Amino acid sequence: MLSFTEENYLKAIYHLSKEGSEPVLTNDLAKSVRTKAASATDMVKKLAAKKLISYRKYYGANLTTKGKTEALMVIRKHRLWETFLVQALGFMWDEVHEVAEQLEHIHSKRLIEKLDEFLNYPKTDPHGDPIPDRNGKIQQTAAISCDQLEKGKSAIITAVKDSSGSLLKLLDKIGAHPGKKIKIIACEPYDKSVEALLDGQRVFISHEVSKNILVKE
Amino acid sequence: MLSFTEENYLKAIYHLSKEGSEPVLTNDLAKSVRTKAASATDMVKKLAAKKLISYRKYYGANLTTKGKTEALMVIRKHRLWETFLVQALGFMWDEVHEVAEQLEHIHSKRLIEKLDEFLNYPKTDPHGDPIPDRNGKIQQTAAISCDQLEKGKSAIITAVKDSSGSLLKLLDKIGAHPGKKIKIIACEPYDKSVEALLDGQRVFISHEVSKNILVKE
DNA sequence: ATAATAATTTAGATTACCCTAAACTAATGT
DNA sequence: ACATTAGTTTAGGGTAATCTAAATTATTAT
Ligand SMILES: [Mn+2]
Ligand SMILES: [Mn+2]
Ligand SMILES: [Mn+2]
Ligand SMILES: [Mn+2]
Repeated sequence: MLSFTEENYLKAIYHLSKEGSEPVLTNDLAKSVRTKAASATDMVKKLAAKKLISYRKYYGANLTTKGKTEALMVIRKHRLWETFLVQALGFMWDEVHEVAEQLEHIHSKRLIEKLDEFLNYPKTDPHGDPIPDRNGKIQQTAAISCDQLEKGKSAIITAVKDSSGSLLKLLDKIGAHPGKKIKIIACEPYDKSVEALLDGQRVFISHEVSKNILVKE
Repeated sequence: MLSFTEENYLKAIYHLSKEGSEPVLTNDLAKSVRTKAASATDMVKKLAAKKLISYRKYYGANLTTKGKTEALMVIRKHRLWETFLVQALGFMWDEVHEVAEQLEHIHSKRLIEKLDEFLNYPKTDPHGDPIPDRNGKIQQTAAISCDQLEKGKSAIITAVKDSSGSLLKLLDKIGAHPGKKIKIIACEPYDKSVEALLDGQRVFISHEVSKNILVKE
């Protein structure tokens, strides 16, 4: 059975290696799990010894099939719990991430299956992120971020990149949730901010924010 | 913030000191948390340094007000989660204890309040044990165990002492759940087993089992 | 009062995870 | 080729929780 810490490292490696192609660098990994590079090196050696990643000194780490499955199971739990907290317990979408960071480490196959059933097998979490199924299959959405959307084009918001409370609260204010229709009216060259229509409502979005909104045309 | 382990020790001390009167002995505590006496001594010193217990060498440990509140909060979480698992997720009452042992250590005031609300503020858990409220108030039931019930007397089952899966499965079979009416028909002097009526059904209960059934006249 | 026994504490290690500081490697610029 | 630099690893320790074995204390029996 994997420890709390091992699970967090695997999850971080998964998120940092865009779809498993590029190797994950030690410094990036350390930053992601909020430790120092020396600690990340130690853990990466340990995970390699357990055949959860392949690792080459000074080069980086890649998940093995086994490691990827483990990572996806942690992500599955995280996103199912977030969905539960919003849908069943009435949490706001900006309040769930921290609690889910704890709940994702509960070890019980039965619990997560029952939870999935209780929620009626949701496809995405409150932030629009896809939930891996029991076999670790995850549907990859070929989404682009809002700042790359052309002027005049319409799209549907699918997900939000950043799970920080401050961004989510801001998006709440302007009404930018997954599922909503967005259309770019104008783009300021000076600061790359955009003027858009969100379900008919005119809104102004900074570049910092629009980068974190994922849309599908 | 208390660690996983500290919380488990506090909970064990609470359960071992019948309502806080008697001091808890090191060996008993060690057995309860499944470690060795030496480890229990270390932890007991640590908890005393944090003013969660009072401790006298070779004599034993007692919860302080602060420690008792912490213990009751862990017990509150444990029992609310058990209730959730049975009522919302459809677990059997013999499957919930192990998972609740993990869930009870999730740190989030908001989560537990929301869970309590979702469950409509239950008074007892699936095993009939009282659930402390948000302030740590717990209603003490003056129950006696079934083996002390006199012949011919009727009573209501209020709770089950032991949370082991094998006992709970057995009680399921004979239909002995909290809320049910039980009446002792006969008691065998040889093995102290009893013949009883459980909602009209005639059942035979061994002494080992009847000791673990709590009833209220 | 003394000896035997049971319970408890202390001493000294171990493991997992994390840290700082020093050493090393790979890449880059001159 | 050589020096600089950024990134990474190694060396050496620290803390929390655990363990075994030895020492200590309290209790009971003679
Ligand atoms: Mn999240
Ligand atoms: Mn999410
Ligand atoms: Mn329980
Ligand atoms: Mn219970």
